[in-house]
Amino acid sequence: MLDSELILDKTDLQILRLMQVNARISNADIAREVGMAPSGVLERVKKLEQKKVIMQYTAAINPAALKQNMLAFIAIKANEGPGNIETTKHLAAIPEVQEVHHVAGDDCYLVKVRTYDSASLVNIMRNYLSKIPTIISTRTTIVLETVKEQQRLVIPEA
Amino acid sequence: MLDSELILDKTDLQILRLMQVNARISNADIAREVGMAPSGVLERVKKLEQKKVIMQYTAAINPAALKQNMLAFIAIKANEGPGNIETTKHLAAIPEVQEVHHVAGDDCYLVKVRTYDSASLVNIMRNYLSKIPTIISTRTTIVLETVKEQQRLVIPEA
DNA sequence: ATTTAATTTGAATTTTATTCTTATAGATAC
DNA sequence: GTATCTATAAGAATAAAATTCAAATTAAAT
Repeated sequence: MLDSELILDKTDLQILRLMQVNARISNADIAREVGMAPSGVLERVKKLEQKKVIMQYTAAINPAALKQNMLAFIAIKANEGPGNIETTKHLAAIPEVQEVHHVAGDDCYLVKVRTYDSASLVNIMRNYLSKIPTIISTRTTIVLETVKEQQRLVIPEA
Repeated sequence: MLDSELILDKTDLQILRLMQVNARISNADIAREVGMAPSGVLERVKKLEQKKVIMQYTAAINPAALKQNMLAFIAIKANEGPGNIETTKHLAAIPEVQEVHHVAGDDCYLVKVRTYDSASLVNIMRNYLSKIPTIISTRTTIVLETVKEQQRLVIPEA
């Protein structure tokens, strides 16, 4: 009971594998694939959602279609006590910020930002970053070309 | 004609906004939201898929549920002529590699890798990276904690 | 203005989702 | 051993949704 809430069996993993690649697959199709009744599959999927194993269903939208062609990583140093998350809260609140990681080493945070162009990136730095008082310095790396970009996990067989 | 294939109107953007946040929303619900007949919405969604505006529908799976708790960024220098994409092809082929970016500046590539633990990260470096001949050096940054992580785009009103 | 093309609608049909009852299997307690 | 509790799955029934398609509307182009 304490454990079963976290343990994923072969069927769960199979469902996850299917939905990770196609979140709009029908329950009926999943059922056919895993060899179960649709009602049983529904039960499992709901449990996976409830347990937050599945966090969200998202449509991956081509950034170029929205003319968002600028991608940058910003390494940020901040002067705040360890465990303090003041800076990250500010960073995470910026809509164009897709990722905020607390990293080991000199640069405290690594932030991924997607915007239209260099001008809009500068805007974000001016309007947001420069107003976060704990930030000491930033080092921006511009992405010239993205070869691969996905959140897909490697799901084991069992 | 040449343009209409790329132009997204207010309704398209509204659909994208809905599906980005919940890819399993029903056609009927989208129709209700945007004030159209379900069949018309279906038409648009199919066109968005076909035009690759919507690239994929994915279930975002909690990495912790699969015990994949190691996240790292690897900055990679390679000695290959400009425009050569030999190295990136090798990097992108690694399943645990979620992102490969060609970046401006000294470090040619920035790679995001997700694994179980430090041991499995080392395995990838040993089994894959060290066997790519064009790689000169790597600098690995370990993520201690992820505060925000999403691919969500900021979708304009119109 | 008139033709052409592209979208949208609405009705009809097929397919799914969903609910609920029943059945099965495993675990635990008595 | 039997009973009981729990979890899971199946199957049937119903509600809802997806999908198709002809007709109508709208927009675009000449």
